[in-house]
Amino acid sequence: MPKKPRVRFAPSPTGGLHLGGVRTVLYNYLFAHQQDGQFILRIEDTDQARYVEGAEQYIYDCLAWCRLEPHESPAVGGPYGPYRQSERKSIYGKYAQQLIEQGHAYYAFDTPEELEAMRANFKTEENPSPQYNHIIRKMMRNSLTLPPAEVEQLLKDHTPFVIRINMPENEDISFHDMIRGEVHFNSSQSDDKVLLKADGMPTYHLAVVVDDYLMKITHAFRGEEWLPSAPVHIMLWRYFGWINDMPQWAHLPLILKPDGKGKLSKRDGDRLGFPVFAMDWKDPASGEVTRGFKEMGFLPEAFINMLALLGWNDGTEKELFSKEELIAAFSMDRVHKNGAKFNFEKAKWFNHEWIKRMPDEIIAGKLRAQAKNKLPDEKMTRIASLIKERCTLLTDVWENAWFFFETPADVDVDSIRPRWNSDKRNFFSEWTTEIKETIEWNAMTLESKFKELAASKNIKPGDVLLPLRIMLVGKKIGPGVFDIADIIGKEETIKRVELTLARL
RNA sequence: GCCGCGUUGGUCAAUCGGUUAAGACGCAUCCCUUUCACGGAUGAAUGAGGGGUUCGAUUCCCCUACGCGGUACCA
Repeated sequence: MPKKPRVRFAPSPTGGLHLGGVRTVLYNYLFAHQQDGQFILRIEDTDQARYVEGAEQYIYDCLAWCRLEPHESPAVGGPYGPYRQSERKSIYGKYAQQLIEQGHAYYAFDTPEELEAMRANFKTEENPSPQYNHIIRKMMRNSLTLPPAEVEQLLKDHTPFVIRINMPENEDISFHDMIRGEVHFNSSQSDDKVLLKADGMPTYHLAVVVDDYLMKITHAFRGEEWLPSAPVHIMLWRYFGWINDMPQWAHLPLILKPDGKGKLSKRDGDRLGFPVFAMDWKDPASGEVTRGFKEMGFLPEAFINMLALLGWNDGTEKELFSKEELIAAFSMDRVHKNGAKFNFEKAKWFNHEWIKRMPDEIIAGKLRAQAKNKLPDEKMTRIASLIKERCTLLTDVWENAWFFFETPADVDVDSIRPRWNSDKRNFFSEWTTEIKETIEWNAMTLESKFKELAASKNIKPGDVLLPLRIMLVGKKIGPGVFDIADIIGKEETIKRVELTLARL
């Protein structure tokens, strides 16, 4: 029996949680839950210069909103903690040291200025960005080029240093990607990446390998932008002697901007008027707030459904999936290789579909939150069922329901006037008199009485239906007029008709 | 520049050598509804280019083009 999978999402807490990040979470979550495995959240905060206040909590909030909660995380703990890399600092040094002893890594004493000079010196038209590779390293100040005694002295003097991986020359590095199949690299193409920084913190490259090993990760899913550094990570797995425990990789396609090309960024959302982050993100430095899908009126169910289908489908025509259905249907080998352009119109369609399918009580709850005067639950759910199909975003709910709760202040009498006459005026004043006596107050009776009266006065019902709607709602929108009259009640119906009559 | 990954309608996409190349979003027209929406019907719109392999290529291989990603003591 195969091992239960252990997967992880490893964000760096530097700001808002991007769509693509949530999709990575989702695929991790679906994969883990499908196979009764564990989903781990690890915080990759090794870059202290990029620390952003509140960003970690924000990630928890987003995952909670999406209902994609991890089994293990800095917040809930777990058997392989700590789950925050800054708290694991002491672990990494030991492993870097081990690599040095085995000759798979070395000390490098080059200052940032020296590196800059190197890049400037070797920069040519054919090679605009020279790398610290197997050729260049021979010309730099490191423990491979310096006499051992000098290295020892530098170390003793606490000269700042980094530890770099010693990439082999001209070796084939290939691996099987769950989405892309066999991927090949030549080791000469990768440079000697920094493993341990001068501040003693590991870089992503060291930390991801050490932590995936220590946390017994079986499958590692990340964005396609990581594909070029895969050979470095694979070399590390080999150097450490852990290659048989290396997780299976899957490099997820990118989510692209709707117009043009390239990765979707927060800026694209600002520019084109749609959210990119899961929830509102307030930059603590600037105070600037970036809108999120949640606050824009998206249902988490719709949000993850939309994300799941951006780069994956089950091969059938089914598009609407609950989380449970996604868990059952998801498979990594049906994830596309190519990036997908984000389409906000389609995202809204998903939300619309989900609102329509939502139980009335849930929508009634949204109503209750906004209405000043509370109606009985029975009426609330009825309103919800009447307006659901008219709402694309949750923010549309109130726009389509406010007139059940308050008398319209603005009435579009201009739409009535052109065809208004005394017959119609008489009709309405007679109707109000009639309904005052009506005992049975419901949509059906109201409609038949209304039509009977119109017929008796030789008026086509259609000629008075639209005016009635405008009287009750203020404009030409909304569910059936008699349903509205039914819900707002006799008194309010008469009040609104008379109010408008007075304005005509 | 180099390395890697990719390329089916405007967008998301099905097809795992043989189809009139699905479906969805959006768009257009019509029906339903004497509002708005929902729903229904119809329509326009697709295999980057060139070579192979094959009885037969959207599908397999190669080349070209194009796009994207990477090329930090950031992740």
